[in-house]
Parts: sequence; structure tokens; C-alpha cells
Amino acid sequence: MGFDDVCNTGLVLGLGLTAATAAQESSTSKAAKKPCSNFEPSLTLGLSGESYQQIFPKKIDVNKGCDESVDLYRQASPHSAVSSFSSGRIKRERDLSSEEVEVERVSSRVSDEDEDGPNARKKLRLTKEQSALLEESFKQHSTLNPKQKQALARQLNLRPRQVEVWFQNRRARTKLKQTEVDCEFLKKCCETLTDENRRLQKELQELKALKLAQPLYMHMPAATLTMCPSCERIGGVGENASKSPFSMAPKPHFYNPFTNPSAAC
DNA sequence: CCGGTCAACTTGGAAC
DNA sequence: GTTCCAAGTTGACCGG
Repeated sequence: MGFDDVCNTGLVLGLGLTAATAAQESSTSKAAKKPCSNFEPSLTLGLSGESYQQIFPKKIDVNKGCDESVDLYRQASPHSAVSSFSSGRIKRERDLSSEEVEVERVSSRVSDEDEDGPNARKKLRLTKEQSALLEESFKQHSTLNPKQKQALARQLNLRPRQVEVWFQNRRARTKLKQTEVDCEFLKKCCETLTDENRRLQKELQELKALKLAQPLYMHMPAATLTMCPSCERIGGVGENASKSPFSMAPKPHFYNPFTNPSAAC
């Protein structure tokens, strides 16, 4: 942009960003080790998103009844998990205890005769109650430790793996939503700054014209010119034309639209 | 039929 | 090596 022109006049524009730190998870789980990446990207604009900030003040009673220390369903790691269709998932479900398989059938409304082919992959739809409880749990912990996962799974009549997947997907959706919000916010900032830039360019042109019309003031050091950020006018322009168009400033006056709520967002 | 949603999956990386 | 998670993908399901 043509900020060199601006410098030639002695006017200085400064742009800045407010650095806001996204609230971080206080979960007891491992997730707390990572910073919330929602705002990391480029601009550190802070937003009060619905996502992670409002989560977890207290512990849900997910732990109730999790006295069992053995993860009955503990699959191998996702890496070593049976790879999907060529008998994978269905076979894995078969390995569950008969009680849990029964539970699974009821909760996921998946028929026992799903194995109608090696590629069978039935869509589980969570019930309203299951979704509500998962949501409630998510509000308090966006991540689960194994015990919480286990307890929640029992409570919901789901497999721990299903609970785990639901939380993973839920986190992803939250992040996506937050990204969209951030995007909208930045778009608005961009529009505001564009307008601001346009206005300043216009004022610059006016000042240049004024400078040519009044060579007397050319003797003044350019760096002493200043502009009032609140009224967004330079003395002598418009209705203040009768007064001295310039004022003396000890320092160049930086105007930061991000820290001035009246200008930016 | 098509696009959106979402459970389930794979892959890769980090932490231990 | 194991476990967990994020990111990206797949495929079933559903409503318009």
C-alpha cells in the first residue's frame, strides 16, 4: 500500500492487534496439555466462543459406578484396530460380551443380522436421551479420561469406543463452528479497516491539497502533525478551518483501530 | 436424486 | 510400544 506517501507527510498510521488468550481447558484429562488452538492461527483476536471457554467448572458424576478398573471393551489402539470393513468392525463387536452386544443392539437400533456382507456399515443414530447426556457431559469435560468414558458408556448403554468417537466428533464440530465465528469476525474487521483506510487516504489527500495551498505551513516539521483519534479529524479541515490546521505533538500519534473500539471491531 | 449430517473410520503426530 | 487426539475421509441415513 501507499504508506510511504503517508510517511512523507509526517503522518503515521499504526495498526495493531489485541492479543487475547483463549481460555484453556482445565480438564483433568490429557487434553489440557495442549493449548486451545482455536485462536492460534494468525491473528490473536480473542473471541468469547461457545466452545471450550465455558466448559468444565465442575465434575459430572460420570465417575459414579466406574469402580470397575478393567476396560472390558478396550480395543487396541486405533492404529491397530481391526481395519474397517473386511470383517473388522462387526468382528470386533462380536468380541464383546454377550450382555454388551445386547445393549448395543438396543441402543444403536442395529439389527443382529447386520453382517449381510463384508461391507456392512450401519448408521447408528443416538437417541435423544443419549445425545442429551453426551452433550451435558461434554459441557463439563470436552475430553474424557478412561474412567469417565467407561462410566458414561455404561450409563448410555454404548461401547466406550462409541463414546470416545462421539467426543472426538463433537470436538471437531465445536472447532469448526468456532472457526466459522472467527472467520465472520475477521471479515467484519477487514471491512472496518478497509473503510478506515479509505477514510484516512481521503484525509491524506485533503492534507496534501492543503499543504500545497498553504506553503507557509511547509516550514513546519512534518512529524509534528497529528490527528485526533476520537473526533477523527485533523485541525483546520472542515468546520475547524478557521483554527490552526495543525497542532504540535510531542510524538507521532499512533492510531490503533484494534485497541480503539470505536474504529475497528 | 442430491446435499447435509454424523457415526465410524484411517492416518499421523505427540506424549509417556 | 501404547495411548490419545486432531484432521481428514467414508458411508449410512434423512429431508427437501
